[in-house]
Amino acid sequence: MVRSETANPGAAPKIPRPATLRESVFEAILELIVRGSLSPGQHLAESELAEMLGVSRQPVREALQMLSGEGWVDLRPGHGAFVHAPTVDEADQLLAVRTLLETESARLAALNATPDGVSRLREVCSRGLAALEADDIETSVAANSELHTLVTELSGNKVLSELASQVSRRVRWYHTPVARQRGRDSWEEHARLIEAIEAGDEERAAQVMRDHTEHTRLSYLEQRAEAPAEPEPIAPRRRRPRSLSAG
Amino acid sequence: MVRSETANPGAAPKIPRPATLRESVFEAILELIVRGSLSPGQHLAESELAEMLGVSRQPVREALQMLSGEGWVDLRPGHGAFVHAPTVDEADQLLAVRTLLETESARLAALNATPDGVSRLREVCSRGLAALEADDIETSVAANSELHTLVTELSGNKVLSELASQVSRRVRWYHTPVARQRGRDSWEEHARLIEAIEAGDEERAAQVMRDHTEHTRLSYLEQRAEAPAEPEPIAPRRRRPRSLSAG
DNA sequence: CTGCCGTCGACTGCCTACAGTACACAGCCG
DNA sequence: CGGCTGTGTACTGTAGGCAGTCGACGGCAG
Repeated sequence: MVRSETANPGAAPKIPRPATLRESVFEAILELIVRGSLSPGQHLAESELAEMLGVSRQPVREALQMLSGEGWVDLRPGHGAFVHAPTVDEADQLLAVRTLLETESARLAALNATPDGVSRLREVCSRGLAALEADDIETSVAANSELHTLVTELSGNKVLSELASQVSRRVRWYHTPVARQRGRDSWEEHARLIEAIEAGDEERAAQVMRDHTEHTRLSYLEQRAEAPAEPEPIAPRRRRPRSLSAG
Repeated sequence: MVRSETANPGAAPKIPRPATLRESVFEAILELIVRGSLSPGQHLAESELAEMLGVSRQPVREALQMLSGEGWVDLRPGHGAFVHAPTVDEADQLLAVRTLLETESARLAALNATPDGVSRLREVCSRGLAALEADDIETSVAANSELHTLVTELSGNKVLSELASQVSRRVRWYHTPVARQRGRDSWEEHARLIEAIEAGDEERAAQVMRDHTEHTRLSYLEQRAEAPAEPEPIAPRRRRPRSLSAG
């Protein structure tokens, strides 16, 4: 299995080989989307992606389907894939759903968390806070998501945990810039959340998590309201004017 | 496009042509799963499905991926697809998540429902009840799911609605036998729910929906506890002993 | 100049074919 | 007789190629 020697001219994200090609391609395209190299609404031509990543169209197709399943791209039969362009409304609704899922997770975590789980929460929390102090925003944001994921896992409900992770991942894409701003507040809220979980106080844990996520949601809406960012109400059906790897 | 003249020997579900082949195949396999023609844990060979449906492996692969995305089958790389076999725990967790999503939907529906929406609810409700009286269980169950879907739609949150529909569809697979039993109680609860929504009483709507779905969940657990149904804790890794179309 | 129509191009959807791999069984050695 | 190894089979993962379809552009009539 010695292929893909023509791939990765540098701009494209590396494509190791964790398991199958389609998963590698999935990760690669997802990273392109999250990093903003592919703008919302943009058309994704299979052949182009295939050539760029040094694989055939087949794994690209399957990766696009996986991405569609998680809401990252829209698949219009006969027209191909388009990077999902969330409206303000939809983002708001997604954030609301996240609040719902994570609040319930926090409640259950308060009921079910083990001392070991709590200590893991503390570890992540201190790590994230340290990163923030060191101005290492990247690590801080990563710890943030790690902490939220951990809380959902401590809920003991795998279905809930998976759903919440998926929703949160998309949410994070939207509000990362927000997270950068209100870093310290966020970590203080996290600390209060952990206390509530450790105390086994389900109501308080739920309340803290609700406040926390709602806080995030409102910040997002505020930001997006004052900075419309994408003032293109007209559908950009035109084919992409320049190369794909314009990131 | 004149192919597939070798398909449908009778046992396999018809495959019309709504849009793309992969969607047809998706529907066909899903129906096989829901109807029980494919038992949980069973291995699904791509070639077999392909031959059975009169298509090539390609659309089958993509359909299996879609099914995997919605949790109907498990995709083990290098090993193929297996019909998802939910444990009691997982079913319980899924039902709990459904309660969460539908309860929130009901709350929002009470806040946002229009008079038109309420009358549509009433229409479905009376239709379902009539079907029950006529012993038309099939129609009654269909109306049941239609009503729940309608409630989620009236919530006004598309993301929530989609998620709830997806989860509920899986849930329905598990507890359909239960639904058959407690038909009348169920429709009385539905009527109370509609009243609460019409009155705009979000707390009551949420409470009624919570009771309703929890009621279902407990019935399911009860039933499954007393009738273990699938007493095969050993993983049936063996290849299917007989033909696929054994339904 | 505006609206319609034919042609062209590009892309998707699907199929066939090949390579690679994991499992199972049979035979062999200790 | 038990464990190990070799071989065979069946399956998945991937590549390349062909047909069908949709959108866009240029030319033509009004």
